[in-house]
Amino acid sequence: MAKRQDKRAEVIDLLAVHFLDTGLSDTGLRRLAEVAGTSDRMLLYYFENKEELVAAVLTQIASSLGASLTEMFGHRPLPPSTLLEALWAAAKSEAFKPHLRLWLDLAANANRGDPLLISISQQISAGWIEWMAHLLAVPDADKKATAALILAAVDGQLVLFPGEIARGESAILQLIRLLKQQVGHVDIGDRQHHDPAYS
Amino acid sequence: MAKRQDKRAEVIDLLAVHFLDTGLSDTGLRRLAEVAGTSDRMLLYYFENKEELVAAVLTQIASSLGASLTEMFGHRPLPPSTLLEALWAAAKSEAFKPHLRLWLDLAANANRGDPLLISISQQISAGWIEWMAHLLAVPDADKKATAALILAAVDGQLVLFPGEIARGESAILQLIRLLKQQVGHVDIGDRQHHDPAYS
DNA sequence: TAAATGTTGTAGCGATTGCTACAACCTTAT
DNA sequence: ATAAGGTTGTAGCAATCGCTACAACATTTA
Repeated sequence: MAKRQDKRAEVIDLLAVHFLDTGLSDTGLRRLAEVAGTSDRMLLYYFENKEELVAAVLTQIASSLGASLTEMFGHRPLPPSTLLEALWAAAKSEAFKPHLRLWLDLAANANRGDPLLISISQQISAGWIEWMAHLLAVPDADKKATAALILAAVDGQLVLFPGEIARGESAILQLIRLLKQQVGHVDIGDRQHHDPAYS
Repeated sequence: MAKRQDKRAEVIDLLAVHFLDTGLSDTGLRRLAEVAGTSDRMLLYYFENKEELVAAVLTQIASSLGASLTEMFGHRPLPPSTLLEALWAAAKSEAFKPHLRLWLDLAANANRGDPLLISISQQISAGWIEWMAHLLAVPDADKKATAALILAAVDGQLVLFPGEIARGESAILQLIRLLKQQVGHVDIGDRQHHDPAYS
């Protein structure tokens, strides 16, 4: 026993951890085999080639992301400033950093044009935005734009201050202030004035 | 003639263009030599090693960035929403994309821990922030935070939507709206209420 | 039991990596 | 002219890369 498919799934799990730990460098087949407790020869038995291996691992990380986010933040709708505060606290935590770092790594590689990485990266981004949009207590018409803005602000700190994201604190606080000052339609509660131009 | 130092500078210029075109991949010595019109052997004569080569090229790109930014935007102070509008228009343009892409590439590599790349990346980020802070018509106390926020929002679109940054339009428009709604201290003019806690 | 199929180890190919040994050239200084 | 030193080409090393040929073993099927 320990058939091909079983082993494949086990390898994916182990490598997902490794990818989150070390990013997309350090991905030589022999090194990955060592991490997965097997041989490079076997990796290419379980997977068509390295590309499919990487895609499988990243896809699994992407699909498990939604679950961990929901577990972390629940389902209750939050005002954008509160959500950003919580997200920022998470981004600064050690537990969360690997995900953001891997995401940045992936985006940078995707920017080089690789269609496979572009697709996976977009899938992850869409997952984040979708998750946050559902959680935001703002009019439907603003949900996606606000979600993308909040995510971009946090990711942007990763680009601006590599390795020490905490230095982006003042910029995030500034955005929190702006979101709190938001005038007009952001009455407290769930009453949404349902702009029919959006879902 | 054509001494070592002259050739070195010429090589740096040629490779700066190449780096902006193709990012930090495609940096094999033989490939770089081809681009620079020389041989790998000579590259290692002009430079100590590949690391020093890359650092020299990136540093030159970083130091030339300020000049081109000032040339593009002038010196007149602008309200943050106007500046973001202009920056976003630039970010979407083909002429500007290489810089952003290279910056993202650099940040991703820096995030892997390489101290040299971290240093260069921080230098570039600081240059952007400094430049924008001087250009912003906001109280001194808010200058750097606002600049970092605007930059992060734009860079973040690069991470969220690799290869098609224009899809971040709605998030940027959202931030423009927020900046326009900014209440309180943003009286027109340069009168600053000089919070002593900040430079 | 025999044949077919699934799983794994050994060994290595051809290409690429950063880098170097060595010798030849060319210019300059004596 | 001769020596010294700066400049450049040829060739190749050792390591790593993704990947494969081939045979051995195990398990299932006939």
